[in-house]
Amino acid sequence: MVSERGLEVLRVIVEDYVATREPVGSKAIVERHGFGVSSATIRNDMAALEEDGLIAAPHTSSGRIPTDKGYRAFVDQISSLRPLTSAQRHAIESFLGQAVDLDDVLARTVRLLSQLTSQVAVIEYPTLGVQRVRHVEILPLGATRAMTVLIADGGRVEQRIVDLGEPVEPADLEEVRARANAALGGLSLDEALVALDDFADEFSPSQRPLVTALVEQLREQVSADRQARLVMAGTANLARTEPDFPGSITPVLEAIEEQVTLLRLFSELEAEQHGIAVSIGHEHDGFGLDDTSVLAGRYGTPGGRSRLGVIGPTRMDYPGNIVAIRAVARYLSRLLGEQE
Amino acid sequence: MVSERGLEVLRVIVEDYVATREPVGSKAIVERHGFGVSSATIRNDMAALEEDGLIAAPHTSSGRIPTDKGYRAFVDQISSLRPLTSAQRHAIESFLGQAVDLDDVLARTVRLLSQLTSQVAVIEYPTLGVQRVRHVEILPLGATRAMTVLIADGGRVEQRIVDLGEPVEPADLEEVRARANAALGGLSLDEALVALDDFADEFSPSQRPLVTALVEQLREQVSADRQARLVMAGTANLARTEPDFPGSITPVLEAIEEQVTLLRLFSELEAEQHGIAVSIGHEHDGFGLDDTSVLAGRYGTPGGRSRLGVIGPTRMDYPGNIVAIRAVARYLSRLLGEQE
DNA sequence: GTTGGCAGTCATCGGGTCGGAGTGCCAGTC
DNA sequence: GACTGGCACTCCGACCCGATGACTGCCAAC
Repeated sequence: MVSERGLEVLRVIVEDYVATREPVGSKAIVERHGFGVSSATIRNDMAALEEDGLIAAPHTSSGRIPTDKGYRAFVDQISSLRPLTSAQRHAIESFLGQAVDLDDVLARTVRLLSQLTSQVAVIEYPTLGVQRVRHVEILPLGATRAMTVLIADGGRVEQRIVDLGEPVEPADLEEVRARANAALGGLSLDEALVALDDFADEFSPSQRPLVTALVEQLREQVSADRQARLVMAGTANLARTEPDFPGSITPVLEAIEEQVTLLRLFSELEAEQHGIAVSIGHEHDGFGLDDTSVLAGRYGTPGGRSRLGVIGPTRMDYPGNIVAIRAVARYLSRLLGEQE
Repeated sequence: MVSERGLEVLRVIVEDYVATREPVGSKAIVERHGFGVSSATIRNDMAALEEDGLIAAPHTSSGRIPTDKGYRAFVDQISSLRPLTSAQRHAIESFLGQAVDLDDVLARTVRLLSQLTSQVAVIEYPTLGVQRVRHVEILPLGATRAMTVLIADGGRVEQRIVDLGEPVEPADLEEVRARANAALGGLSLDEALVALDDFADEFSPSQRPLVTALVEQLREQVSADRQARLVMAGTANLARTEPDFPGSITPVLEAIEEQVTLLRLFSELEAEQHGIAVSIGHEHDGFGLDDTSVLAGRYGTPGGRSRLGVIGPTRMDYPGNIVAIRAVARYLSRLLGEQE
């Protein structure tokens, strides 16, 4: 049974350990945070915390470090969050203000987030969502291939290369392009999907194979809502925290580069209090990321909501990172035209 | 003065050291590669090599390792290159064959290259070059901002967000869009730049500020040929070769993430024999990448030629990586529609 | 030019010692 | 019942030491 003070002790153990990477002893606790009791009393509390699996000793008679469960209790305990410093706010505004396009906005944002948190930052590309078709472009690419470009209202652009199998006349492509714009322009993506069903019927039989191939491509583009790409930054921060990883950071770096893993992990996270999802160490088992924690929030665009977050060693500054993610998500949402 | 055999000795020192990361001793050389002479003779050759600064001893009486200058001599010495194995060729074809769009092609290619070389791979985005304007799109984005999209013949798409300062009528945007397409469509990028000069004149005075802002944006897009973005992959490979970096890999990772540095470095490289540029350690001073080597080749698109390459510790498999870069560049060029 | 031999150098490794930090427990106090 | 002071015990990490072995550099001889 952990007492009221016991939770306070857990809090300072987490804070001190995060700050110093040194196991925290009972004596150090009373020295740095006068609890008004002696170290022996703290030791009793620590015994209770260890009993409950919230802290552990790396070896007999060393200080204690938090377990995953301990971090979890700590995170669930957070009540008030310290707001960002004005310097940090200023950094966000000046950093993101100069962006020239969507790619650039995201690239800058992800770098900013990695700097604010000193972790690896990750952002999901915005989804097309309920947007409308603005324009369809079809370009020949060599003799037998073409590229289809779909521009949606919110500024997202989807491109695809399609192999047509046999040489085609540019004039035919041009015709498909014109008719596709007429047929799809202004429709929502959902409506466009339906409209594509009948699209091929209007063409002469000789044009059918070409049109069918292109329609197939467009259909994919329209529905590829969840093509979900990631941008990330700050892998150097991982190297800096290398001692926090028992073996090597190589498998962690690999898992991060293997975006599929991260996308799956992201999609499993459920937002907690403060609007930020937190997954600590073994809580996300089976991803090969047992020594890492993942924090994820959401940002909004006119087309829907996507995720952004950070990943780093379980020994991280949870309150600080939660604040940073929330702040960046808010600015990003505003920048992309959605009042969060 | 380094003898004929001395260069052979240098070669095996480089090869063995690259393979094992162990300093190479005279005895090991005669054991593994029967030179037909005794170890004492090899020692004399090694003394000459050290005299010339091609090899060095980490400490008195250990084996020798190549210096930057030694690697340079080794690379300049390479005459024949072993072709890729059929398994590797197969990997390239099957890996790149499934790409759906330009982004995807480059993402796959860069991952492939990092796997083939076990280094960090980098690819410059294709430049627009001498292509023609295919389509201009202008989308409102919130009340006071808009996005301009420029689609060029080769499939490259440039997007920009422009802040218009004050609310604008969608109808005005629409008019600019229509006239811009009429005025620029089909022009080469160079011609488009000229055409933009007079573009604003046709509009009514009340529309001028809006048009001017948009034209400014389009002008940038048209001439932003060298906006040069990078994709990269394989940073996990850096972590794996960590022992090759005296301090930590952190500064190296930082320099790589700081794409500006890499772009500058890339642009300074001159192709050598085999069509691949090689820069070894201190040869590129002042970039904070003294312990790394950079290999770079070029690939071609209809719009021009861009770079791709790898970066890793100076202790790398130069011949193997040169071959891999050449092969990948060739496939990539073919895939993008340019017979290399 | 090449060789065998030999002294000298230096990193590495295992083992042994020592100090210190920190715990667990217990008897005593409020 | 909660808290405290004290004390024995454990174990990590730093340090030192000597033995080992891999190399080199040099020299005299072929």
